[in-house]
Amino acid sequence: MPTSTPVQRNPDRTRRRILQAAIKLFATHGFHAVSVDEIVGRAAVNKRMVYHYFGSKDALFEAALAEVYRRIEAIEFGAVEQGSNPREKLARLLESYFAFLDAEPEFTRLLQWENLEKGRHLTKENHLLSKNPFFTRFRAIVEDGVAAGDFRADLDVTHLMIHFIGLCFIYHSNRFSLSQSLELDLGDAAVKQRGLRQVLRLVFDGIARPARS
Amino acid sequence: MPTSTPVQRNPDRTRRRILQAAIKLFATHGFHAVSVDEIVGRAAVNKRMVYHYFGSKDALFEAALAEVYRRIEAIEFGAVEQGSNPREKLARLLESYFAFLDAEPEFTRLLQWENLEKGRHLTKENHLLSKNPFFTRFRAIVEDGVAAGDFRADLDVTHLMIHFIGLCFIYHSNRFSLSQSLELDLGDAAVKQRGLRQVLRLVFDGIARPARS
Amino acid sequence: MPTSTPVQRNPDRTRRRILQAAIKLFATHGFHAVSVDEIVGRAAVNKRMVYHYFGSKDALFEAALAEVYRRIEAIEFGAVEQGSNPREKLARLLESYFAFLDAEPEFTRLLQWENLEKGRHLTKENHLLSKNPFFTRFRAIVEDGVAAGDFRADLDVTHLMIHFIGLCFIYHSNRFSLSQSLELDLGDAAVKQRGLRQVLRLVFDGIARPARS
Amino acid sequence: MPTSTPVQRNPDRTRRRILQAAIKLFATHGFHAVSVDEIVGRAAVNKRMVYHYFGSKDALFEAALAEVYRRIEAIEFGAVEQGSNPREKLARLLESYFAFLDAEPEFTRLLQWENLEKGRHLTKENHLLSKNPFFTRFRAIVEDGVAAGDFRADLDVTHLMIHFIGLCFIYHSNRFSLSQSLELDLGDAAVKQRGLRQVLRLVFDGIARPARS
DNA sequence: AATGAATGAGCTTTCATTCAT
DNA sequence: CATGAATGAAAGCTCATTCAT
Repeated sequence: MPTSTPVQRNPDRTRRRILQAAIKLFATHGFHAVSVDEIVGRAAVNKRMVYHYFGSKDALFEAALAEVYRRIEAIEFGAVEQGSNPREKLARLLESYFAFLDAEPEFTRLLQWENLEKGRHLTKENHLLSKNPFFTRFRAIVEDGVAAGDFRADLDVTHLMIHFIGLCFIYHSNRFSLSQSLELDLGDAAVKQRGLRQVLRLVFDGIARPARS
Repeated sequence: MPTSTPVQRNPDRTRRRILQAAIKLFATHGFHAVSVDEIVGRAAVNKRMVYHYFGSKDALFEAALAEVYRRIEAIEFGAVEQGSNPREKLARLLESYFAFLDAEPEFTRLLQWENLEKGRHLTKENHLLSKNPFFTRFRAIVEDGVAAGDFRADLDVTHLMIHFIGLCFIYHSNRFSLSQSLELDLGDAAVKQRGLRQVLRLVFDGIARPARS
Repeated sequence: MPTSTPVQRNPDRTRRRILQAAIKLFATHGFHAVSVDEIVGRAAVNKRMVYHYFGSKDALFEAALAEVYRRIEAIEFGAVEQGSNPREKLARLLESYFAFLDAEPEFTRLLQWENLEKGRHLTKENHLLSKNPFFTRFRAIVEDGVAAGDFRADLDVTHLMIHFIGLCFIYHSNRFSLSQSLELDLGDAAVKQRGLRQVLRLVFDGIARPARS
Repeated sequence: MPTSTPVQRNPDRTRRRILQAAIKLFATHGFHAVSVDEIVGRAAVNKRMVYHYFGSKDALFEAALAEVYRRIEAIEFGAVEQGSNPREKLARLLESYFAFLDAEPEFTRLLQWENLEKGRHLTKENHLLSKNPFFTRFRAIVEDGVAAGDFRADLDVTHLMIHFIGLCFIYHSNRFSLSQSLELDLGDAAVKQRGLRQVLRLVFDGIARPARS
């Protein structure tokens, strides 16, 4: 005798739906402001499935974090390769990263929540330097530039990367407080573009007026 | 005969204790991860007093945010004034701000939680440009530097300030994820000092190798 | 040494303000749906005063009930006396009572809340037959009418009074459920007047078609 | 080996138990004087289930109200049909309604609480004219009586129904205040029967002494 | 694999009342 | 007489998780 109720059975689909709902909600409201009920409501699956597939709310957050981390691999680096010299390549890389943060707020925000929680859900697996194409490319380009004599030799590449990231992240991490204080909408695309252009100038040449040759 | 039940009756003290406990706990764990019970437990006051003095948990967060905002006014700017030129002054200002974020994690973290919550508790009053001595000094020094011919004239001062802040904030906002990815403890004082030194170099001169004169 | 703060002291006024606020709020929302804070808020007095003057929330309700009971004494009976016979007098009395319930919703509602609470706050003092001018007049008129041969002799005066009151009260006690069921707004003045007219007809002559003489 | 923890799992039973407890307690003490804890205590179910099945305390009250409303349909009208003429039928109907209010204090009291709360929980669904057999029968009998010449033709049937209901309800709505004022226990069965008999006489013939033929 | 009923602890908030001043 | 700070209990409701089916 066959099962009387032909319930839809689609394991992968259920898992995926839960994960997508979790990413969206955790990114928007943070871990503690989201309930498992809200997640299953949005995913339109049974609550029990969360525990079946992920084990706990914490583990689900961890999975969500790992998932968005993987999106770094999808950064479009086409423009970078087309740069004719290290300086141009680095400029394109910075632009790509800036655009990535903008296009993937779930990554940007989830990362910030996690940092504020002191990396509770950070595991060795879910984000390793080696898997991060931004990091490897960045390092390679800078070392090329130094070797070619385009960049100063006394640069600490690791800190330089931190500074690049900081110059991009600030537009998101402090967006609302700065927008109010400065009376300038940091969410506005034109404002961000103007900021990015000056970031590039700053990074390469600083603010000092070049000495007359 | 002494009073049998010496009920403490010190309005200011009670209010202050609640606020301090709230600042500490909200900064550490965020709004939603902290319960009013934990706050009153730490403050050693009756729970009802939170509502008596602040009205709601949200209003208490708002008060906590406003309180730490006021600490900006206490930034030590003595070294800034002693700089003999705009470049030196700006360097000292940057150092002061960097040190401030380090010394006041309650400010730094509360501000980040609030930004992730899209500025829910931000009011016109609790952080205004005019009351922020960092902003006003920054602007003045840069304008001086431009006028003196030390800095380039095409700078957007507002975005430049954002960039300065970004270069400092990143050591806190992304501390844990970067520490793990880069295998470098961003919480370490020496690491931060090394970073700060390169930030200054970057800001003034960029990464380009100066052209041979 | 005189008191340094010349606080307004007006005992009667404070007591009266509390009582009026209590009557209004208890009548509108009922005993349990009103908090002492709301009462003192509306009365604009200190909370402690409630306990000073009345002792407890229950005692305050009791005082409120006694106060509105006294309003029965203020029923305007002028028209009643001008009736030229018992039938006319009784009609005028019924009209007066009907108008009273309409004009004094605080009485009407407070009385209903109290009955639903099974007369918890009813004391011998606060409403006695002897003090109720409606009761005494009613009885006198009916007895006159019976003696004069206008009314039947087999009437139970007490129950008749209950029936009169019931015919008036129903427009308030079941106003909302009947309005919805009958699709007729019992709060409308014209509707109530139409009802009252038929009440009078019913009371004196019933619904039976009079036999042809 | 039997199950160690035989967790009861009977949705219908749980829902019914909550509803019955709610009806009983709300009818007795009113909405605001009853806590959800008391309801679940009486129903011997987990508090969470109230929200699982009903959503809120208010929605539970609404469900309780709708449930007792349905009891009107169970009024025993057998005697009504056996009346040999409209007058007899109407008398039997009145007796049935009077008896119903007496037998179903949960209906009677819940309805009064709800009216005092201005019909907050009244929805189109939970009590509609069409579903009320008392209303439809009443109207039919009166119209028959008028057509047969037994009743006066100038009757407003709707108001007449209100008056009937008022004559019955008053014994419950004002029971305690009247009992005290009149020094007569309106809760006593004999007293109510005596009242009902006079109600019938009043309704049909009024209080006027019939003119000598 | 999937369902939704069931749980107990905990959430933010409000309660009537009393205290020191 | 008047103030408002202080209290402990309890309010309605939500939490992450587990269970029987």
